[in-house]
Amino acid sequence: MRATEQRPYHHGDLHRAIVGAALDVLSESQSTEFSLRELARRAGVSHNAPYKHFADKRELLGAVSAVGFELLAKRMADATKELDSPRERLAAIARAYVCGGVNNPALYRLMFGGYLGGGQDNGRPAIERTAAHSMKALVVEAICDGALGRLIPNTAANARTIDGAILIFWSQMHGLTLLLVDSLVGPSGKIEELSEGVLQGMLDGLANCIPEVPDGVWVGPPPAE
Amino acid sequence: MRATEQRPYHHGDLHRAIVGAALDVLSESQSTEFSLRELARRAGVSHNAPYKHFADKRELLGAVSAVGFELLAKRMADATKELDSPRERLAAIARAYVCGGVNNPALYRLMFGGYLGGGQDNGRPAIERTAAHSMKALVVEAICDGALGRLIPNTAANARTIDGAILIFWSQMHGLTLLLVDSLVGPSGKIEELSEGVLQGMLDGLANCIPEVPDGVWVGPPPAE
DNA sequence: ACCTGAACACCGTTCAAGT
DNA sequence: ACCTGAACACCGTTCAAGT
Repeated sequence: MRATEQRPYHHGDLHRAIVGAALDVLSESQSTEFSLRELARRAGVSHNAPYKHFADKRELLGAVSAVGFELLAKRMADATKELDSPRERLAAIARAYVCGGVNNPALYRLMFGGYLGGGQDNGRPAIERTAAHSMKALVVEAICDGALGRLIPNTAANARTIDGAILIFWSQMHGLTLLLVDSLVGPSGKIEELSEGVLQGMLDGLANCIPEVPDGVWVGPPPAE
Repeated sequence: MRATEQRPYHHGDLHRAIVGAALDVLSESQSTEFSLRELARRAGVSHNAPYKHFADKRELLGAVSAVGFELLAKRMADATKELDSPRERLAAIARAYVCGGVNNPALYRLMFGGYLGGGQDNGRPAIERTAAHSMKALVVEAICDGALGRLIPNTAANARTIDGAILIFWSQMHGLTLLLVDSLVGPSGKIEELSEGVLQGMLDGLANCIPEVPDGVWVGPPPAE
């Protein structure tokens, strides 16, 4: 196969090839402890050709992480595209999030696991921040539009309420994903069931515990039955 | 200092010394990417003496993780020792958990981050499971005793309800800890405030969303105000 | 039983040199 | 501008040998 390929001296798009190989190896081995040399071998170049495209392994992993954020943002957008109910939209975002993590834990951990920049010296690539922000925007939108049973205008006065809800929502998803991934809860196999219970419970709990805002309007059943 | 120590040929307690050195290096560097050789240097032995005590680096990290679980279990026990209110006990457990993670993220990730055994070949050391179970027992106790506003007898009939509450509670703590650690939320500095909001919101939310159990008895204000 | 020294096959990273 | 080959200082791990 390689003999017939007649690869020229210049690879053409080594940058993309290396990132792709890294994504493959990461997904297969579920570990970030692969070597750059291995990726170079897969791409059919010398063991230090990658250094023309990435300063070091950390930078390469940053690029891989960025791809992961793009994939996740796309899945979230797809999942909510045809849904009208804000609560369903928020639930769909959560499902896409948890699913993405469970389907590729190593990638999820690379993205959210603090390997890059979390308290370390330099921050993460800008593209990562962008993806995280667009994800956050989707959540804010759903919450403001009534996902918790009432409209919460996205005003400065409500910022603390909204931020509080997002923090609960996101940490719940994040924690659930990692507990599932690490098999720290329940017998695996009924992941969907566990997720759905936590998800609906959290949405109801959020609806109940968020403080009233002056300009909020109930659009769902109030929490007191 | 070393010249006066006159360390004999046999170290005496190299096992403990290596684990201690690993804990130090892990806490200082906030990374598990230190080398066994470095630990051996710190302990003043040859670079492969550790192999008489640990089959490989993974096994050493397992021992370090076990120490982390013991420390966490102890802090949780201390935090609840003088508290009577079940809700306060549960809140104290949560604070101890989040605090432990925030104070030593690398250790927390080693313990809960799936580095060991999470989907990999062999499971984690038994001592880890033991510590995790005793932690879980503390949570179950507080929930059954009325932390959520009602007594929930720890019977087989209520197992699903209790497990559901634990899953929500634990994933919320886990997620919050990691979001704080990775600075993925809020400006750092007001960690306590963020945690307290999530914690109280979660407890109220849990109280509201857990299904009724036949033999449950309200001991706090019912969720509907 | 515990530790050492030499050795092997790997890394990440650098640098002068090739196309 | 992009890639190669040799080189450096490190690893984890093994093994025969020392105390």
